[in-house]
Amino acid sequence: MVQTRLDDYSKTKHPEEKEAEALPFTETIEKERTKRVFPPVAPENLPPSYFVSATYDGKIRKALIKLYEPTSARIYFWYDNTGHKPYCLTNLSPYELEKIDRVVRHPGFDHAEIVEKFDPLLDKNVKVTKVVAKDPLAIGGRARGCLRDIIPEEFPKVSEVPVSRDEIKVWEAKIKYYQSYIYDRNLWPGMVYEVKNGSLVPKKVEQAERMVKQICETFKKATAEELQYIEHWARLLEYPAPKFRRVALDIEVYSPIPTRMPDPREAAYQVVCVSLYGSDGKKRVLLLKRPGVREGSERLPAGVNLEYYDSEEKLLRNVFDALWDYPFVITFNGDDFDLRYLFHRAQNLGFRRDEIPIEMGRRVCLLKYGVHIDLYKFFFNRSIQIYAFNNRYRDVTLNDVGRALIELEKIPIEKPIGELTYTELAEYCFRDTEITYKLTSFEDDLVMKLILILARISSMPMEDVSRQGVSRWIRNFMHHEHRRRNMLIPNAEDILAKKGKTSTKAIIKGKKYKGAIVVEPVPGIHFNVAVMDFPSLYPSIIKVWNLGYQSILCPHPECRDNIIPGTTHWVCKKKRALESLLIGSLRDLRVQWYKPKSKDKSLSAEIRNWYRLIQGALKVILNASYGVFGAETFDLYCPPVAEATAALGRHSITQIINKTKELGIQVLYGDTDSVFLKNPTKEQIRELARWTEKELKMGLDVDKVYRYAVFSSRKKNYLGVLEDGSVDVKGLTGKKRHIPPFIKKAFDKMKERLAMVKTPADFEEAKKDVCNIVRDCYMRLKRRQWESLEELAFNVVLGEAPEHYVKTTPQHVRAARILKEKGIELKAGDLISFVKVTKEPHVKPVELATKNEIDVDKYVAYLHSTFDQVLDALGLDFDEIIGLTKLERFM
DNA sequence: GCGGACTGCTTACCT
DNA sequence: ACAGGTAAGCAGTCCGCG
Repeated sequence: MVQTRLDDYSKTKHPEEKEAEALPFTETIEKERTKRVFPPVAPENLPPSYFVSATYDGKIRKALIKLYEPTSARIYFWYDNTGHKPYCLTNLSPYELEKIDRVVRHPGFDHAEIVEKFDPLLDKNVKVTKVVAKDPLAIGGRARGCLRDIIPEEFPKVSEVPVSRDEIKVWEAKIKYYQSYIYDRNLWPGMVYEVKNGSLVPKKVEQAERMVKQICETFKKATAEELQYIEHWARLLEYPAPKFRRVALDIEVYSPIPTRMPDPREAAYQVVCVSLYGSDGKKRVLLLKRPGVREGSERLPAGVNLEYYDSEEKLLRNVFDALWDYPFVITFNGDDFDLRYLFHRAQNLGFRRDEIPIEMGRRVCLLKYGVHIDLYKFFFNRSIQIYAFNNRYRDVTLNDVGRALIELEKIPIEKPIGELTYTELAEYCFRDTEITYKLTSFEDDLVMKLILILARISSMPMEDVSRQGVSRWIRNFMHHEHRRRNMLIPNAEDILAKKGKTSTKAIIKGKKYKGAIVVEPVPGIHFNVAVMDFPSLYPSIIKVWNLGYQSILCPHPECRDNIIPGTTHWVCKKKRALESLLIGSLRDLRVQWYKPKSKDKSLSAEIRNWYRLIQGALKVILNASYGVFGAETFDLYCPPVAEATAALGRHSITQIINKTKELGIQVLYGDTDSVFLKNPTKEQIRELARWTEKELKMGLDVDKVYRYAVFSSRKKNYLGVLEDGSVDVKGLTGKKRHIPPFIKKAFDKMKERLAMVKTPADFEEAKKDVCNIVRDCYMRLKRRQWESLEELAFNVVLGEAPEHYVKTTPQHVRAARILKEKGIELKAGDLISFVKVTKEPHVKPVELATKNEIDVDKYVAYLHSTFDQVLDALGLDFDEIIGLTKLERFM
């Protein structure tokens, strides 16, 4: 589980540790590294190594597993030696299949055979034909004429009886070959393997195994079937993580038009600087010598090596040497820029294909030797952003993520790249790699380990898991489980046809079904508010109610009376659904083991950290585990499952609210899975929790206790002060990121003042101070006393390219179009900063505006509405505060 | 031709 | 390419107004 556990078998010290002690690499290791052997085929016997990646080698037509051996800190390639081949499944008989000329004569067709599979939609075993190919592209490549398409096209021609087109089915043809290989061989990416006599075998880590056993023993109430899954997940979560030898890379390119980013596909301009920041302590900046460029006087951080090159080709060769060497390469946006640019630039300079260490894809850039992690893609992932990093960064830029997570920002530059001195350029480029590297090293390599753990849970290579969204992660562990159980993986359209759509009506127009309940808040200030919630409500429901695409609306007549409250759907009583088992056991592990252990002070800090990481990874997956069933893009899309989950959520919270009434507790507010209780006794809380456990078979915990909470009449809007004086602000305009900093600052001041209130009596003083804060802000606006126009800027994200708005023209789009006329390129996702001005069209990009044209009254109105959300609960009135008389207000 | 009531669009938030 | 529910501001439309 933690690095030290690897000591079970790795007696040799990791090279990184030697580096840390400032000892040089031994000559031999260094020589080994620089002597490039490609491909680096694993020896007949390879010491324990981590399965970090998988792919398909088209040249030798075999699955290829990339193993990271942590002692030498090198990647080894292991090629399949079992003769596994790509395939898909069909309901055509081999006899019928062989009558299809285009199949039999297809150069990639190998053979067809009958296999037996369990069909989860029919709930019975079926015989299907396995169509085996020589090459994955023959099954379902992007090119036309693959077997997946040919079979349904050609079948009617050879059929003896007239058959409609949709009775011909092809299954599992869209699964990537290396994923298929992983599932069939029951391999677990991210786990430890050895090569023994040429074969890939799992390596047991004893200490981790002992932990797995210990964990299983704590789940006394689990059924045997559930325990099997708990053990499975626990093993994936408890095995150790290696140290990742890696390098962060960033390039700078000369551009004749300073505002324009050079096109990486054309790679028309020189690469003038590359920085490499290694986990081994090597900090290199490679600079291209150019006429007329000055030295500069900047002092670079200690340990940074400047290397000057008189040819771009030599510079690139040195960069490529690093890419052939490091097992992990980290970039920020390397898929779309750095590696793509390097690839095309090298081609333009006449490099041979085999001299370039980059594998170009349409949307990604991978490495021939190691593993490329593009942190931009990783941090862009909404689930990662929200659940793993609690929304601490808001823009997915190197600067913002760096500032939020490691307090390190980019070096500001005013001049175009071409006008920088060597040291300015080096300093700038180096800092980018420093941020990039540290984003993977902070909190004891948290990000690297997170990616490793997610790779294990999802059965995916590290590259893929770091680039794709939660729905892919969930799909893939579901696929793995289907194959492990010899179940046919159903096609999405068959699930939809069999299980149908939804039966409830959503509140929001355009949504597919009804969602959660939000309780009308009781406006005012309330002291001693206990917030109780269901930990992981939806995953709990999926577990307790046996929800899954198989079990919902199952074919058994005897299950039809098992109706889900609030719906017309029934659920199976006979057989557990895979989702229920897989998601339910993950939930149980998080709630009953990893979350409590991550806070257990009797454990070492190191173990607590690991547990905190695991519970965070589980949170990311569990939070998405219900939503995917309602997402059309999910391969196991099943609307009734999503609908039933939400309905049961409403059912659960409603029952809790009814029970609180019975117990005489006032509910102040509630949202989806929580109830806010006014000044409850310990006894009342205990009784509510006991009742819930008994009647609903789910836990109900006290999540937090507010010293006091402030509600307006608005849902999803409140402010709560915790016992320790920290403040939760939810949904209030004052915390939204688009509002002008000028107003936000006043709001934050008020927040700080409210945090100091301890008793109802304290409020009188606090109210006065709040009035002063509001009045002061108002006066400064009226007197136009602000430090800069930026303080007044609204910052709104463009959801689409400016020209794409046709129905309406929102203000930020108006501002964006003004910028566009000035020749500034804008695209979806860009942040627009604009101020409100008196003259038409009432908005102006902040950089074009001047102090006097600001429409102060608009800002006063905004200040008003922002503070109203809190003021009415405090019994204060904005207009009175700013000294307007009743008459003036009327006017 | 104008203004208020209304709907719809858009963004940012909550769970 | 996880879901639905809520708030807020503004754009655009409809309708009455002798």
